[in-house]
Amino acid sequence: MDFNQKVWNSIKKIPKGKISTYKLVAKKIGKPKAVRAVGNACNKNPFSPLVPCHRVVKSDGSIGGFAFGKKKKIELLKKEGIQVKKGKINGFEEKVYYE
DNA sequence: GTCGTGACTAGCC
DNA sequence: CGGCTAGCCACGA
Repeated sequence: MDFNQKVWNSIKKIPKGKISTYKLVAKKIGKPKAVRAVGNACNKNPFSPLVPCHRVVKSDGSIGGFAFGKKKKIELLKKEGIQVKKGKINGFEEKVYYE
């Protein structure tokens, strides 16, 4: 199991309507300091529709970025039932998912 | 083997 | 609240 695989696998488990943070994902795979690597994995993730990388945001609730554009990411989140306010998740602390 | 880059984080000013 | 710095990890050239 490669590092990226772990990242994608963890993100895949995020249920619809919920989100997670890079730090959480990194911590879950046993490398809480690999937040940068996690972001890298998501950006290069070849499973765009399979891996909901758009449900992963920064630790402070901000969007961060997205390969298809932050705007697109926000739209997707809103579609999932997650409200975004000024580039930040609306009440993300209550929607954060961590096994 | 080394360097640069990135969807990051935490600390400090 | 905004900006800067250092530390962190993986990947490609």
